[in-house]
Amino acid sequence: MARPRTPLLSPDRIRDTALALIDEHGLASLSMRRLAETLGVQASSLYSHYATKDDVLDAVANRLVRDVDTSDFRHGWQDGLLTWARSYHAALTAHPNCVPLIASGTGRREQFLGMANSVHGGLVGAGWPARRATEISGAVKYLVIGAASTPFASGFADDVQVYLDRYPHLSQAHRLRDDAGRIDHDSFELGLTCLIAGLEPGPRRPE
Amino acid sequence: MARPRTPLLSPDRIRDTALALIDEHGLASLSMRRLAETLGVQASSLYSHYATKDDVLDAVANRLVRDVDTSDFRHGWQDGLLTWARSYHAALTAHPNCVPLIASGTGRREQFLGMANSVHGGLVGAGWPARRATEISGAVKYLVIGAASTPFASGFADDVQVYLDRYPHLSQAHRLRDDAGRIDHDSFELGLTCLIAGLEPGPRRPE
DNA sequence: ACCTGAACACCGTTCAAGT
DNA sequence: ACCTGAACACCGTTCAAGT
Repeated sequence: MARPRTPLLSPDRIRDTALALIDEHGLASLSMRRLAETLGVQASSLYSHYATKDDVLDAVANRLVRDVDTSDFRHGWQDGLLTWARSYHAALTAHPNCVPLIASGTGRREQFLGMANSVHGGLVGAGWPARRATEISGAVKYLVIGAASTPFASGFADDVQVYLDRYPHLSQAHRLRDDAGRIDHDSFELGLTCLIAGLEPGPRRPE
Repeated sequence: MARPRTPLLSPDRIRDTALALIDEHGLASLSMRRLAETLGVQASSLYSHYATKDDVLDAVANRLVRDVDTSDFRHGWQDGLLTWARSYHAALTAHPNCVPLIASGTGRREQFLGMANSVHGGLVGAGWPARRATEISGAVKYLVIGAASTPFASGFADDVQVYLDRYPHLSQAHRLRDDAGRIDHDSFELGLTCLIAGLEPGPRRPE
């Protein structure tokens, strides 16, 4: 059974299966053994394609940013930032169980560096000084990561019902469980538009 | 040796030791066995004080928000938000290894609900409608969590040096490793002040 | 009530062995 | 080159037993 002429595994297949398992069962319950089992293989076989479990998770994280759109800076830095932030936000909320993967340690991942580079280039191209461009893309990224990390309302709509008496202000805010998703989205949009509005009138020396 | 008249352990001592270990060695390397060893005790003894490891981590997370200041809304909603966001940010950056703990699943934690309740009350007291107050505190929290989760520059100042040729825009932005901390802080402050500026002129019906 | 020590069902990773 | 199966050094948690 060892070494069929057509390989059973490939880095892409492993990465996609890992993503599917995380989506379905959560990040905590993904183990190399369960991943291997789903692939019909022994756990040790995975190490022919990835050196460590962390490398598998890096591949999953990189896969997610493939859908992020950094192309809209040709319509101005505002549109560039908006499209980037919204597509990034959408990519993360499409895979909520993966968010902790992206939230900690974006450092070492290829796709993230490419994304950051595009955004930075777009801002600098629009006339923002390099240092300021770094701060702006940083601030917007904070908003995206924060919004994806701790969905405000969704996270504790359940609990607040339990603490109605102790936290009177909250109980009114989260009366409806079904509103949670909309509140989270509105909070993100409010933060994003306020932040961009606060950056007006834009760079002092337009290109 | 079992059951000395003065108990060896207490929930507080376990929680504080866990925090110290996470600060020193990172979240990933905290195990119930290592925690117990540091306390001079068997791992199973911890379960007399906490039902699960997650409960210990919840206690650590709750401990961190004790230093968050939500009292400044009496000087207006802008000062209230600023003081809240900055003290929250400071509490997290003081314990960077704990940030993932706070970033995912603030739902079930007492101190967090109390904090959210205070902020919401402060905004509503200043005249913001309840729904809007929820969105505002959500957006500010996103910024705080995002800034603590993925320190923009600090996170990949090292790596960028390696990719100088491939990511030309970034290489300029992060020329100095020592600048990383300042850039991160400036990004957070930029986002925070822009966001609050974007909320002007404030609630339409001031109290 | 609080702690021990053994045990259970898991982990990530390594490595000689097979083809 | 790719996969197996056993092994190593870990995990979180449970539980009877001790005081």
